[in-house]
Amino acid sequence: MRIVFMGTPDFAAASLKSLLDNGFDVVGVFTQPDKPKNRGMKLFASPVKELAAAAGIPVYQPEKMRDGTALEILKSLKPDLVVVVAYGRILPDDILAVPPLGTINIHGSLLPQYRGAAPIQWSVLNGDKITGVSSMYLAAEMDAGDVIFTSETEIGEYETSGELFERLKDMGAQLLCKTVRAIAAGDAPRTPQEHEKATMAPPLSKDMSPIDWNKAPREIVKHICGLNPWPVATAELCGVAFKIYAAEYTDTKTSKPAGTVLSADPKRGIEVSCKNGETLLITRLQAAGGKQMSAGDYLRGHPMNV
RNA sequence: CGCGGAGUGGAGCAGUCUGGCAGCUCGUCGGGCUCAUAACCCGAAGGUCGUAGGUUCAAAUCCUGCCUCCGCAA
Repeated sequence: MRIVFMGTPDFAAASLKSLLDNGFDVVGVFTQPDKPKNRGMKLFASPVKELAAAAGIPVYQPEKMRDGTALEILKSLKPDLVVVVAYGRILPDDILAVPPLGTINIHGSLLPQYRGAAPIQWSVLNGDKITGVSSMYLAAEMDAGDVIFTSETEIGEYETSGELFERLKDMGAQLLCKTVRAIAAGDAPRTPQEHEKATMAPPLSKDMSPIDWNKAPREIVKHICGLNPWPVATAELCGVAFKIYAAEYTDTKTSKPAGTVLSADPKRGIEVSCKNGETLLITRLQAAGGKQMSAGDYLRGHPMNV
């Protein structure tokens, strides 16, 4: 079975690697064009490109999907199946129509929940206990295609989006192989989504970063975890702007207004009041212009007068 | 040539402008106190100040090259 893989970031590279490790015949890879990134604006290849190139698979990086060139390339590869994982492009119908066995996708949620760009982050932000990955057939509407398989996992109380991402990346890669095998064997299930239960997971933005101390501790913890590693929760404490990477619950109660710094002990962290006098202990942060470190390390070099 | 910050005992920082004894808060090790400690007291070890060169009586500090790390922006 000839497979064409389309994907761009880390999450996609894990799936591609899994296909290769399991001996599937990947005859071509589509990925986003190299883009200038990071300090110095140097040109960077996507993780998928790096992996494909190392494996000796032809890599294609069309600028546009709708000008016909991408379609011609895909047709010339004669794929039986196209696998799309976090490609970052909407595929037009004529592309979807090329492979006779269809075009499938791995998505980081239990569909129909969290359709869209940031399913993993939103499942953390909303404080969900359970999430997972889904494999599905691609449809014209985003993430609305028929589901093939799903795989569930629990979200840890202090688990960040980044950590969950790593786990779902591997789960997605395994689910993909299971799905491709089923399709090859001709016995892949096909379950339409309950569209009325669909929820959306739009991309996160920096506007979401500031912490609202008038919320309950658990909401704030989930906010911090969900926004880690990007765009990261922010807060101003004692007049200094911080990025907040981690916080823990405490037993302390206070009558001070929400958002007050109650203590700043290098041995513990920075304690801040929230809704109803409950408190939260900030344990990992980053000051403007500085690097990320534990709250204790920060306080050792920057004593905070409370 | 996208913009910017930083390399100082194990950690986080000050000192650099204005050259002149290696400093602070911790940690570590030893001793003491305590029913007890993330507590307190006494003592100790540990640093070629990123690196190479230059200026100087004298360089962490001033000048030049290089290396490394980080923030923003994408």
